[in-house]
Amino acid sequence: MGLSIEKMEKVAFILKVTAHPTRIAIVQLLAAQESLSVTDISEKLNVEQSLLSHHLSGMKLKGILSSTREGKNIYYSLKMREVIDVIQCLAGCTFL
Amino acid sequence: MGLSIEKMEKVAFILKVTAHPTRIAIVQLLAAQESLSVTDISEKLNVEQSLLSHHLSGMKLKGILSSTREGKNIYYSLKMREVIDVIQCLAGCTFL
DNA sequence: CAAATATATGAACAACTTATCATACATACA
DNA sequence: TGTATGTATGATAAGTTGTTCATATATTTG
Repeated sequence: MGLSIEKMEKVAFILKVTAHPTRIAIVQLLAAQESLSVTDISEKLNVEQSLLSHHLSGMKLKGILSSTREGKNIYYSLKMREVIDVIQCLAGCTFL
Repeated sequence: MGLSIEKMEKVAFILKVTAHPTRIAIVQLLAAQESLSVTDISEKLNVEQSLLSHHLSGMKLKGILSSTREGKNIYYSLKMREVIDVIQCLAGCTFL
């Protein structure tokens, strides 16, 4: 059974949005942690604040993540949990 | 269990290489058909020859597809079959 | 060999992505 | 209120991608 054009576009969208080592790492972290602040993520991934912020807000804009402020910190969490499946799916691949 | 940086880069690579409606459609076709000529694919997907050729050779270069000539035709087939899994995985997602 | 068919290739270009830097905004706290 | 901390934003530069067009190459057939 094949996908409709519309579905293929959505699949492409999700793949594209996720297709970056840093973003994959972010998804991985948030798959395990429910929610993390920008600083948390920045430290764990060793990614510069500004660059990370760009990634995070991009992912939020595209519906992958959500965020809530708590005092000085902003906590991000996974909104579109399906992306975990994609990554786990690939993570299990033997050829990697 | 998380992925190593190396693995995340490989996952990103596969996602990136696949993240395009036309390329997803190509994978879908070749998941069902074992091998198809450029003209076959071009007709089924309604994509211009030259553009399709660019996609196909790119995918071949990156190890997703392989090709063999038979007379005038060149038949492409899926080399890295794991990408099917990724797409099926997403195809099954309810939110699409 | 010439013409037709199937496919590839390269140049050119717009659009998008990633990364960096400087700076702005928001909140907490002395 | 001022300063420190956490985060976002905007400009910019460099690189990549998707597309089109024109042309080249390979194969078959007359």
